[in-house]
Amino acid sequence: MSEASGSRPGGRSARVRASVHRAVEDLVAEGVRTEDLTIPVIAARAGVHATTVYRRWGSVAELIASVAEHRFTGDVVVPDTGGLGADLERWATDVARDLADPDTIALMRASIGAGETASCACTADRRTQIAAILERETARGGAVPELDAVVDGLLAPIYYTALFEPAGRDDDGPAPGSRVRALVGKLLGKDQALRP
Amino acid sequence: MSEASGSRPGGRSARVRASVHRAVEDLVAEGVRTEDLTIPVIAARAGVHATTVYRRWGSVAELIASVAEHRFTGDVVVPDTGGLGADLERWATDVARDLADPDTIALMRASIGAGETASCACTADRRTQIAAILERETARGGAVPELDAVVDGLLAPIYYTALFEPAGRDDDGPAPGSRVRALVGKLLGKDQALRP
DNA sequence: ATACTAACGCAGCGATCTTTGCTGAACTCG
DNA sequence: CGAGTTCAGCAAAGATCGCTGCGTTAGTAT
Repeated sequence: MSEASGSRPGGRSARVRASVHRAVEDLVAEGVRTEDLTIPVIAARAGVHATTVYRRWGSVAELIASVAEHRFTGDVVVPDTGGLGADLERWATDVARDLADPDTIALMRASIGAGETASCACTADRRTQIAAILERETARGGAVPELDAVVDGLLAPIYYTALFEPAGRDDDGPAPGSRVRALVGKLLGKDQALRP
Repeated sequence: MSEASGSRPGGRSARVRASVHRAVEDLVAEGVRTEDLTIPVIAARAGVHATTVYRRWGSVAELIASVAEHRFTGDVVVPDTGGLGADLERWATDVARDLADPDTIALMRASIGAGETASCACTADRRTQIAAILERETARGGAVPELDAVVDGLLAPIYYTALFEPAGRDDDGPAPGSRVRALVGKLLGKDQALRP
């Protein structure tokens, strides 16, 4: 977690930023309503003066955007299994596992509510990861689908389910990963993994 | 727009509710930040006393949930063209057109930020609409995909794009509906509608 | 090692939000 | 047509939030 964006990277500034970020994550995870997530509350939890938060971030929305940017980047390592299908499956499984955490979903909810910038921060890294996977397969000499097609067929369902179906899918419990496998199969145009 | 959920359907109560709901929609559409969307502001816009809003809804989150529930139900009419593919295409096009409105997206963003209940209100009706389309095709004697498959292949991409890609897709401008057609084609496993 | 600068803590002010008890009007039922 | 209930308007008080100077501390550079 590189906390090194500022004129004074090392020392107190970084400590304060980390503390405030963690406070936001914790409060959101505890189910604090967005309207109750106020700067004095965050500052108190972080052990930092509210003035500092006002000066550095200005508003709760910007602060949440900052937290989302740091939280949703660099968590998932792009795998390299040697095949496109397996790469996508493993990657999507990691993403789905990440989004299965209620705390993560709560933060994403808050980010989406905070505005466009914070929303995009939740998925910006995903696109680049997919692009990397596709590029690798291209380097292997294989044919790859469009980037947008992967987003539609794989990323969108995972995010949609996490956001709008809190109960989850029934077929996701008994056989973990079966849904991801089916999505990848459908995406790549093969029916190999489609038999129920 | 049936504003008839309450102990006193007709009269002042309904008028106040409609007024407050419209005020919320307008303010959200005008780009008012969530943190500035406060109850006194809403009440002032609605021409209603703040006390009334406090007593009836309690918090902004509950109010937004209420608005979302009324806004995202009954807008799209389930079509009946005689074929499953055409039905899905037309229905999805309507949904996409609805979500292309920035005001609608702003309200959905606020709803997602308001919590789980409000979020689900954004898509609850969509599932039943898909189910109706599938049931109709079944009555015709045709084979239909799983409900969840339609959600994954059609609904999820539309919602994902609306939320996380505010700029929109490039291929959505020149040929409106082409993306929906491609999604439906992929979903039904036929390449008939895939030629650009 | 010392001077410099950026960032944090502190205290208090003004504005806004939220709540509460009461009064009056409007809708429904007998 | 009249009685009862529900609901909105009103005003005031308490609490909280967001913001602005100023002093102090902690990194950074010479």
